[in-house]
Amino acid sequence: MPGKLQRPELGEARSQGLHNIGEAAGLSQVSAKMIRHYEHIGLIPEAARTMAGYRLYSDADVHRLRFIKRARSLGFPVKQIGVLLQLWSDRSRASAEVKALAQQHARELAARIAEMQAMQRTLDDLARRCHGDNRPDCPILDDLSGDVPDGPRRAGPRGPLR
Amino acid sequence: MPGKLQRPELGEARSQGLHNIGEAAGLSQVSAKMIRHYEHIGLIPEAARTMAGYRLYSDADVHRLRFIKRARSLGFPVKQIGVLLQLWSDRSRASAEVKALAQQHARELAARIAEMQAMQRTLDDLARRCHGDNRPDCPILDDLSGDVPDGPRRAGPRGPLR
DNA sequence: GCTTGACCTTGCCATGGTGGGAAGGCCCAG
DNA sequence: CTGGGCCTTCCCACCATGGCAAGGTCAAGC
Repeated sequence: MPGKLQRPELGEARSQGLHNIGEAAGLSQVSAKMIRHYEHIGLIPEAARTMAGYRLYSDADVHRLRFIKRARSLGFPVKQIGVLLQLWSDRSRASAEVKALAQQHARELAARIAEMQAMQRTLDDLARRCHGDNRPDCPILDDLSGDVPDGPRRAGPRGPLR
Repeated sequence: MPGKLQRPELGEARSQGLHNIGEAAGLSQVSAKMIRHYEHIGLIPEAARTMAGYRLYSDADVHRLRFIKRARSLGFPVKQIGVLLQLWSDRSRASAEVKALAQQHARELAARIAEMQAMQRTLDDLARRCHGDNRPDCPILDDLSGDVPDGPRRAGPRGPLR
């Protein structure tokens, strides 16, 4: 009994080790919602279907979903994951390509981290200088309003208040 | 001709120190697009209009826009900026409220920074262990695929490569 | 006055990743 | 056969921002 080219029934497909979307979601930790989404945007190929239109996933499909999950958890954007998936399936890829992609992503992460750390430093500084009691006096609001009574506090060049 | 309660002409409004949206954008560094958006979502009150429907901004309005700009640059989400604006305009606010808000935001920043740093550490580690040459061998893809040859990194079930 | 170009108006679409929900069909156990 | 749990598609929302299009307005130069 060779491969059926037609759409199977659900029970039949299940007995052949295929999973419906809920199972695939459970196994891969990617929500059914997101699995459909990834299919929609072309990150994964269109799933096979049962006669009734239910999506079917092989273990290899689930494996791919786990790959995506892990890559997302490392912060890779979906577009880059698409490239990673291609490289993954290409046995003759050069590891240099993968490494370059990872390093580029690491640099982007580093840039965003640096931005947020700058915000954090400023906030910590402002909060430290705010007595935080019942008085209305507040260096934080003074800073936000551009009304800075004393001393430079923002790291970095300060432009005139325009 | 005492104070007009009706919509003025543009030139007239200008001569009274009001700004059209482009000027306000230039003065506040908030794009005209975003000024309209902030009005739309209620972050700022509806602007006055000329007879032709052009928005008009006073210096105080521009000052408020600069406040928003600065708060955004510190990463405050728009909702919190709404609260900050209220506190700013309330002369009897307690600085403790402002400080609490700033500190809460700082904590959220810290949490996101920590997440991203964890990603970055993993990426750096993987990239360091990837020779990055023409060979297909790649610890980065091995990790993403859950196939980790050496060093216990994640023990997950392994699916076949289809 | 009329043309021209810069500006303004509203409105819709897109980003990116995720969740929520509605309306309707399918499957299996009782 | 019925009920409940799954599946399907489609739309909406978040958050902040930009872009584009079609049409009105204003000011300057001829």
